[in-house]
Amino acid sequence: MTPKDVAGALLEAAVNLAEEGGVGAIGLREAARRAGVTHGAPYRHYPNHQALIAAVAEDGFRRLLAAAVLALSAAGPDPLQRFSALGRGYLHFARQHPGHFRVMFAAGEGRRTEAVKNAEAAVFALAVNEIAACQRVGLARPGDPQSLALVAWSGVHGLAHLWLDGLVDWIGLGEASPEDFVARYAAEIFRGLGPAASPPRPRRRASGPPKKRVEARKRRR
Amino acid sequence: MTPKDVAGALLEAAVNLAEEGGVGAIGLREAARRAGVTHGAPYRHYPNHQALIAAVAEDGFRRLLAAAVLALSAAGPDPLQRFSALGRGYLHFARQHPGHFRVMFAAGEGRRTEAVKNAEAAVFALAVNEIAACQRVGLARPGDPQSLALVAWSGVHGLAHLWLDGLVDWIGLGEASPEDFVARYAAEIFRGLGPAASPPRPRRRASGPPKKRVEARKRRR
DNA sequence: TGTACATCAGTGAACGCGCGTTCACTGATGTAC
DNA sequence: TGTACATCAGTGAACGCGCGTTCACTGATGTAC
Repeated sequence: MTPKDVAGALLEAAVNLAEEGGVGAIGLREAARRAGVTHGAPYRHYPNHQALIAAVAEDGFRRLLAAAVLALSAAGPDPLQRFSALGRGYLHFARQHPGHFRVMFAAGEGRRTEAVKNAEAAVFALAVNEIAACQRVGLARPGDPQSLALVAWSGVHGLAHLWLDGLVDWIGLGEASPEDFVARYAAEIFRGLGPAASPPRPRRRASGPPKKRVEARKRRR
Repeated sequence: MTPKDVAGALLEAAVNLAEEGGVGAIGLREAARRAGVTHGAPYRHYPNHQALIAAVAEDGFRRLLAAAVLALSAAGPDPLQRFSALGRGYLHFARQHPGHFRVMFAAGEGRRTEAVKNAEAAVFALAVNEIAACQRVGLARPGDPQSLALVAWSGVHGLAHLWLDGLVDWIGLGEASPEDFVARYAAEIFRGLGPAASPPRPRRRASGPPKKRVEARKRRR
């Protein structure tokens, strides 16, 4: 930490406030208090209250995008593994940054800045890409990849919300370690509820250079 | 409306406030203003601020449960249709009662009253039941029905949130009518993303009276 | 090396505001006789 | 039918509080000469 990073300290305080009491709990005065400055100081770094909240949302999407990229780069070549890593990354992010997460998706007009929309689009594009890759080798059913991405996003997004709100614990399914839980449900959401699928037969693409062979396609149970 | 249902008018005002600005926008004074009474009047009906918010959450869960029961009773005997009706009902509820929905799932300690937990459990039990029915005739894959119910809940819950936050429109998938959209995605979430399932072969239960024959099992596309 | 000056982050007093909550009150309604 | 009384929902003044925002200020830092 630089000796005086007041802007950063304010941001961090705002995140903590959101974690404790939701977006509504983010206050300029309280954030200043926690950052160790007086209530006038924030105006040197953020033009107003809304701007601080928007900064939290932007920071959140920036971090989410970085986490998604990192998860993909660590995931290896298997399309299913890659897509699953994205889902697990999303849930992990929500758990690790509940303050950010809540602010990112809290309703509000002034919150959807350009920066936010761009980061959102980038994360979504990542998911669409990976879905398309799964489709190419027959690991995902055919159809508009954007539509399928929305289905997947709904699943992890909803699970993240239910988890953050304590409803997963309440159902009594939180017995396993968070990592196991996340890995398992990421797979479950992918599979859906329908009857067990017939073993997928990877179809080689008609055009382009032959794809690298897919390895280690062990489907859980 | 009874000539003077102040309690109800306050509740309705609180719902509208939540719709406009989230849980944080619910205020005793503003609700009183909208209900056409002075700011002291609410204390005749709700002991304090938190109680009014809790009343909104309770009312929401009561309505959701009623909607779920109604959807089921209108759905006919086909297990898949019944389960799908539940999902569509959930999304429809979220869309029709965004104020309630937000308050129901807003983080907060004092919000999880006994009444809320009971209604929640009842709705969840409905879903678990219908999943089990689908499993019995081979329309859902085997496994702990509670787990599968959580997968389904995550899907519709997440989609509801994304929709309410305007992110569905943003992706550009909201071109169809809301009803079509909901029906379609309820099915998509059920199916998951994996490869097309092999045609399910309904298995008759070993014990109990023979189940009524399942008709009209047309799977979409 | 030393002096004068501009810049600008942070200070603290002050503003007006809406909030939750309390409280003595008013006035309508229903019951007892 | 008429009178006395209890009940209680709603009133409006008052309280203390924390908020967002403004503003003249202080004091440290860096630059020009």
